[in-house]
Amino acid sequence: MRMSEGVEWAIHSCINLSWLEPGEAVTAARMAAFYELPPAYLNKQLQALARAGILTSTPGPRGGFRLARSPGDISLLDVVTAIEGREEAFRCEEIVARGPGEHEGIDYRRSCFVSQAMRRAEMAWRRELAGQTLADLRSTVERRLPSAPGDARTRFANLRT
Amino acid sequence: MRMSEGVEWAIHSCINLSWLEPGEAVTAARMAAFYELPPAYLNKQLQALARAGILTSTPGPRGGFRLARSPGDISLLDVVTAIEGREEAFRCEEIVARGPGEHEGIDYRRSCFVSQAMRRAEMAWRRELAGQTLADLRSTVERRLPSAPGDARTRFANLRT
DNA sequence: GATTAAATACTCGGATATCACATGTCCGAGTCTCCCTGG
DNA sequence: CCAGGGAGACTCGGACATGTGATATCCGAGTATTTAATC
Repeated sequence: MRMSEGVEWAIHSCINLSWLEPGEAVTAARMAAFYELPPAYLNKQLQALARAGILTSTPGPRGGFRLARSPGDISLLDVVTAIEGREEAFRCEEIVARGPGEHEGIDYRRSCFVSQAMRRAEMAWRRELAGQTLADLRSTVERRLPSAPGDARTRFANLRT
Repeated sequence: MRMSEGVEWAIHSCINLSWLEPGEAVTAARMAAFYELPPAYLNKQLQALARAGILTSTPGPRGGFRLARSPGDISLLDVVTAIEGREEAFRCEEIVARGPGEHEGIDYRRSCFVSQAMRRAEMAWRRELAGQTLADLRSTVERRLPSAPGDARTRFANLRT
């Protein structure tokens, strides 16, 4: 079980976007140069965030991506779901339905106890992610490293490409 | 992010094994026939459980797999870890180290706040899984379907191959 | 100088390759069982 | 009848294919800007 590395890219990108002036946008190419990532692939991840309503994208010159809403209204779960999709990690194949007993019209994805236990665990995971917003993360970073927002801004200014 | 379907196979197999007489073993082929699964591949999963110390395996005629210890001493987390491995789903690639600021000798897998948040969520997930033993699951099944142990035994008896 | 319209450069967006890992299969090493032979 | 030995069959265990999804790339549609020509 492995989470896409795009999740890490997306979270860091969103935090960086939250340090921009309102209305300011950053292209996928510049964000990729910031972290030395493959530009086209990062672009794909940012597109996923845009489809999920976390970012807004504008084409053409002076275009790029920006946050679609306040960082306090974006949870980590939102970002993870945007990249990884809505499906759960554990997917009940209902193999128990091929065992003994009566199985008429039973949905084991809901009723199987194994499935339920796994779902409980994933719920705990989701709850933990939903309880943290990008604003929380951002303020934690700023408390530890107050120069971070300025550092990011100057780095964007000095990037070539 | 997708969990191996082998996890579902492993948990159901272990519960079935817990219904056997002490000292009784079941071969991978019979367990596969029980659930109509590919025998060689199920064998591979059961091997992983054996390596993890959850099952013991004996070769030769009358051989097979059996539980290595009491179902009350086997948590769901044990089984999941045996199949999926020890690594976490989120793996920090430390892309933040390629951003601005000083990074000498910093291990961002530990100190990056994104990494910490993701780890917290996975801890919650693990805690939930560690809190449930195979004995818990088994008793829940038996309470809902008291004939389950007997059904499983007779099915093993009537399996061909 | 202002207006308009075309050319241009730039951006996202999705279609297209490439690669790693999960899934699935096969055969050999080891072991227990059973039978056969000899006493 | 009993003991011993060997052949045989059965099981796990790991090495070997295959398929699917993540990773990475490329090019086209659309838009804001710039430029140039015209009034």
